[in-house]
Amino acid sequence: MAQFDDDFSTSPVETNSSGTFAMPTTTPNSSREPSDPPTTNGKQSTPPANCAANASSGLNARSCTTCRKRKVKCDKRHPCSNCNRAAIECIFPGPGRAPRRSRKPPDTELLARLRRLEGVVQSLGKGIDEETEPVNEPVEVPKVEYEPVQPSAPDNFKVEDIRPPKNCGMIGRYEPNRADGETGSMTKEFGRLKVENGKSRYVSNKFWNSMSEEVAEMRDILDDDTEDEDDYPSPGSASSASANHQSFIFSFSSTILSLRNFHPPPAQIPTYWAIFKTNVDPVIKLLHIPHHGKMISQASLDLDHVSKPTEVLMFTIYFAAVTTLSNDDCIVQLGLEKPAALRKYRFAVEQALARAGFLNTQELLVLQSVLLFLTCVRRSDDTRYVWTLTGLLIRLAQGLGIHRDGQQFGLSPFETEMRRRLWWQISSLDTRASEDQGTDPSIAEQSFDTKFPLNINDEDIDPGMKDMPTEHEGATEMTFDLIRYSMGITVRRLSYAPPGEGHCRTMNASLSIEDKEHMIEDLHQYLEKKYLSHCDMNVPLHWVAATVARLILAKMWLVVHHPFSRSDAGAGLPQETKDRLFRTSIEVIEFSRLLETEKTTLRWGWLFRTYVQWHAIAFVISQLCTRTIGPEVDKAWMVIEVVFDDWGGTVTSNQRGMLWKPLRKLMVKARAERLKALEKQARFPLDGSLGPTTSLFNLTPGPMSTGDPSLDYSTFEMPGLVTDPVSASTPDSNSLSGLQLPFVPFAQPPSTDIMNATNGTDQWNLDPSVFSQDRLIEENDMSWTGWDDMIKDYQMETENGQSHPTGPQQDGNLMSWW
DNA sequence: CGCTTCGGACACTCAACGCA
DNA sequence: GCGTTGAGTGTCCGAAGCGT
Repeated sequence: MAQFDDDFSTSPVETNSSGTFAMPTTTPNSSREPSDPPTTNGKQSTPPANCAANASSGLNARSCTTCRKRKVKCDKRHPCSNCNRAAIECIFPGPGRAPRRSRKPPDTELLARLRRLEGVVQSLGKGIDEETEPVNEPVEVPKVEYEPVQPSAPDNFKVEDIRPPKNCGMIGRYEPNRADGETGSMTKEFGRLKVENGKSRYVSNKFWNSMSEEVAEMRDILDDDTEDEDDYPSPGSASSASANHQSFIFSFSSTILSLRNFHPPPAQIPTYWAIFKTNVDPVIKLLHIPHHGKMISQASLDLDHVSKPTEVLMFTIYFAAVTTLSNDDCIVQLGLEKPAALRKYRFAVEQALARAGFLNTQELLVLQSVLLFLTCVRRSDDTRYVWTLTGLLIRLAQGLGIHRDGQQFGLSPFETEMRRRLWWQISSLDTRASEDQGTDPSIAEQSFDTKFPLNINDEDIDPGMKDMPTEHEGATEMTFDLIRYSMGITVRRLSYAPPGEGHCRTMNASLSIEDKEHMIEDLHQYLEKKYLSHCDMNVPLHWVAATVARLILAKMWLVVHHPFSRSDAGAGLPQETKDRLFRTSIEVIEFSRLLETEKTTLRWGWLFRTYVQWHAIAFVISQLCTRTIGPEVDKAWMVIEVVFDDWGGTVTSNQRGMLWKPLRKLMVKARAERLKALEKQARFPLDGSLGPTTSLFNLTPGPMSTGDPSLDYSTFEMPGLVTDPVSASTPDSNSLSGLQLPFVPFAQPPSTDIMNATNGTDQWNLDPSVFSQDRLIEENDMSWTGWDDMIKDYQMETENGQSHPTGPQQDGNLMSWW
């Protein structure tokens, strides 16, 4: 019994407390409390917060862990009298009993096969260790030659290699329609992939290639899957003993606890599914809606007998659906307060994952659920949780061979496609989670060969198909994600410099700005030709795809020219480039906000809201320390004030807030300069008059002049922002056209309400000469004033705060991509 | 004397098994 | 499918030992 003491969770349970200690009355065993363990059996299910409490008496159903360990009577209050007296923490275990260990005797056949394996393993080691004890049944195996694995970068690697091949856009090796001739050379690189009943297992070629013929016996043994897994669960089987020890990750002991009561009423499940289809699936295209919809529908008919992988998926869908709703919508549509619903379903997802033995899982469905779960958790949990579990997810995916293209293993088109979707979503999550933590992505480009998912709609493919469906020309349900994936590759190539010496590092470091611009332009041409030119801007998802593409291209351009990316911190940039950076940054911020707030795309705002445009914000504010007057500046101030009000309120309390603090200091400085300039303009207007803003100089002393970053400036009214017509504008469809950037212009959102507010005037497409009106504080180049200070502040924050391995650096890790 | 440790009795649960 | 069996699990009595 004692061996299970550590199995219990440390989740305290709130009940009424008693400060008095009473010695346990000496009662014969026969008269033990009748309420003594009405030991919760595995079918009982209650919410986690009070799951172990006896609802009627207010007492816990079980003894606290200390009393249990000491084998003394526990009064089951919280804290119990024994713990209270000893002044130690009183911890009650979760509900339910520890899972029983099987009474079934070890299988003789399994033992026999184990013995065979042992024999093979020992004989393999014979050549290495001459002193090895002789094996009972020696197997003659020649010494196996192992060769060290060489880095895969080719010797003739050149800058040109990173550019997309002219004939297939930029994707190159990931292009799905690769010539068959290449597959032959790939065969040698393949490991072995076994896929059956939704499960798969992958073994690297490094393992197989190292085997001699004699070791084929081991291969046969491993291949022999005739064993009944119900009797002897393989890794990943939910009943595996190890599965009982997976709940430690999620701090809960009773994985045998039924989660039945955590499901919403069956009649409400279609609502959750509908929300998921509308709000999540279009932007995270991972599932096959007809196939998985049927799965959910059937499962909801009998919630008592849902398979564990399906159970994980269902709770993930509930969680994802709630994540995308506002609190009001959550109450109206689901009848639940959003925070409570998030807590409930997150707990259920985590428990379901533990129950499904996700650490050993071979189920694609479980991995798909984990991906969706982490993507949604990222919206509300900014700790390292997502980053850490993403690493785990990558390992699990590699275990299933998701990083190898299913087509090469002869998998069905449907299976292949689902695996591709999963891998690229994992890759995307890896990039984003890494950026959150300021680390490099875990997935290296050389480590996988999974092709892009096909540019198709769900209706084009089904599980029974024998031949791969034909890709569509133009926009499909996959287009948004394909654009993200395409850009992700270029982003990595632009910004990622692996540690150590090697081709990749040398290559990245040697890229000139022109090379990078060339890469971005190539990407633009590829996206334009393949997707964007086919997009219908009246379709919200198409508009989002085009806008996001435009946004990322603009951000790439920003990063290439950004002070972070330059050894001189931007001092050597020509004024024209700085002007373009300034305007592009403002536009990036504006369109990011528009994606979150535009009513036709609001349903996907939950995803867009996880991207704060730090680099653009930082750059604009740093510029506002020196650009103090002019319509461009007025507009910038309006944009920045809104961003500070909105994003600032959501990030200050979390890790990304580390960057927010120095930004606030920079903001104070910029505001002070702005104030000085406005006062100066009021006294000496450029045109000799008092100027239009003079009457609005309702500048009040106080917060603005104190320099205290903790004060709230939200109520401060910027004079120039009230009367200047520019300030009332919204992002315009052709705003960058005057900047001669090689990108497609932003398009208006499907709902033109916002754009109509500008009366169609192109207020943002200013004449370049307008910049001459933007008065700089200093005529000489001081435009990076504040930038160095901000970087120092940030570094101090990261040193004083939580570990932030890389921080803002020249490889652009600070940048938030898509 | 107060307190802790721990062997072991007892109650409860449920997987395995036999039987109809 | 159902009843029985018995091993696994949880609780806590009470003897033994230790410290003050």
